[in-house]
Amino acid sequence: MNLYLREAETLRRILDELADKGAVKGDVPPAEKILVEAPRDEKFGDFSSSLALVHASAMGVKPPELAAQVAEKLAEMEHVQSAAVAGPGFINWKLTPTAWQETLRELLAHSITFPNIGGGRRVNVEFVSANPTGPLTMGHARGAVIGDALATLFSRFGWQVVREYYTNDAGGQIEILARTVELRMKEAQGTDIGEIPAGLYPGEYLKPIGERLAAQAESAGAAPSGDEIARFAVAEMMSLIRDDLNAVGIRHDRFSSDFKLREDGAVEEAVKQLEADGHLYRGTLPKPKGEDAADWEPREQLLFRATEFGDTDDRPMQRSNGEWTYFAGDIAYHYDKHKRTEGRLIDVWGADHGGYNQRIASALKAVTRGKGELDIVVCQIVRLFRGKDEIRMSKRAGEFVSLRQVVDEVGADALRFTLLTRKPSAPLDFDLNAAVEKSLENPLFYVQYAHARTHSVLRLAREQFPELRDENFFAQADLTPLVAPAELKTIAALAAAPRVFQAALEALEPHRITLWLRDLAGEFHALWSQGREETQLRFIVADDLRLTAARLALVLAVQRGLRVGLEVIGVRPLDEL
RNA sequence: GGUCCCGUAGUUCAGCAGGAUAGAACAUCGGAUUCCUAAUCCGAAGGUCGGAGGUUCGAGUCCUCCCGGGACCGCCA
Repeated sequence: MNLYLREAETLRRILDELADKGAVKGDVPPAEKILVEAPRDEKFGDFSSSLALVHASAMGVKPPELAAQVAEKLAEMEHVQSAAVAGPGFINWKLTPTAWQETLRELLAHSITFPNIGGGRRVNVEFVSANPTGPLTMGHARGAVIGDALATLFSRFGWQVVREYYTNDAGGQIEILARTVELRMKEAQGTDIGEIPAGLYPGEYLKPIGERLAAQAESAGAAPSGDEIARFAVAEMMSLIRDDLNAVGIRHDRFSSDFKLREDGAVEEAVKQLEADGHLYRGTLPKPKGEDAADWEPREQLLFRATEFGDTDDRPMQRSNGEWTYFAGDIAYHYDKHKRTEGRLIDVWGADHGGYNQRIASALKAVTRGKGELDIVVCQIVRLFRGKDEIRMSKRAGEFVSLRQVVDEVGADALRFTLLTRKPSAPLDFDLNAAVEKSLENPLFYVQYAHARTHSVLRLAREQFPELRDENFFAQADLTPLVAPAELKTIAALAAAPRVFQAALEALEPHRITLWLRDLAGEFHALWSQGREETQLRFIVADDLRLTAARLALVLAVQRGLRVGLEVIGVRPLDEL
């Protein structure tokens, strides 16, 4: 249950009442238009609404008057402790302890529930999609983790999700891959191949693939063709990549092939569609501005009218030698994805695709006649550190840190959590040391520690009070002893979950969940520490089952809350450290 | 030349849909050990939200321009 929406609904009913009495004129805004939020400063209470500031004039009253009338009605309500007008017309109110206790009871009965926003609609989340020419690097890790968390979020909110990987298994780089693997095969057959020539892939990871290809060639009794080598190499690389992803706990539902799409004529189909609507023409691009334009020559080619969709230039669909551009292939792929998804499309891209998103978004609009819904999440780069020292990665120089190396060092959980501590659009520094440090600087540790503490306290409590071994006991527990501000605040933090998670979904920013987890853990640690100074404030109070049960009910709710958040971001909660 | 992203406390960053006196953490300083794990907690101090305009009752948030940092962009994939 989303408390904020419930309170907005309360406000709407109050407005209706005022309108019936003729106290206000005009239209009462729907609950969705009434903003209810948690005030920044606690002293303003539990909830705050700018309703009077926003809607007063439409209702024919002055903001302070409307606010005063609403506040008066609010204060009379049973679940409201107090309500007041502040500043230019804010309405602030506080719930009674009883109302918070009821909120907790509901959390115990249903845990944290999310509204069914998706309603079974379909969403396709495409992420990673690294070229199958090498193992995954730390550059891919961020998109992998963000995409996976987004996909989980969508399914929690009632969407039917497909996790997709688009394999770029056609084009020049695959030829290079095939040529390298052929060399590695010859090497395995005993030929001295010397150094891997410049322009090919020098990595050792292609050696075992060459060996397997050699073995296959021997049993087949014939040398494989170039095409066969390419298909073989891609299949092997994809299995390597899948292993890397599995190590982080990521599994895609579907792997699409650029090669197959082209073979099936998908590009021609998309081109036909665009041509029918007049989005294509033969023309010449203007000379690009900037430095090295010396060898530029004007050439006529097939162009897409991207400028009609707000792009700065029209974009080439075909190279001068007649081959389709990568852009054309991408349009075909997105068109295909749109047709089979019949719903929303989400692409999670790396920073290196930064300027490409509008182009593909406008092309999808064109090819689907405005029907395609595509959101693109561009993840900024990850800089890798060990303490203060940056580990530089350069793809060109072949120096990169593989995803696998980092997972082996810090574990999948630390990798996932750390990569979800910043919004996708902000650059992120990943410190290999800090990610596993057992200190406050490490938010994952802080959260896991809170979760472990909930376990240890529940375990101890159950030793003292056997009644508590039955979880149903908590559902029936008398919660009225929970009145301390810190306790009510913790319930409020839990109750904020649906709203935070929904905001994460709508903004496509799963990092908001890790921030919320840290907040909740903080509330819990604070609660715990109260017991140090005063024994009566401990969770377990000897000889007082009623008090202990109420507090433990809160602990249990925190535990479940932490677990729900960790599950969405794909981190395993630890029962003990 | 162009596109995208970032600029908030000494540092790393939050800031939810434009809302009140801009929040945390780290570092600094001062506290908490007969106690469910002190791997934590409580408190203090710390700010011209890069700059200038604009929209608005109200701007860190939206718009324009400028400055600084980053990622990219040519019939490469």
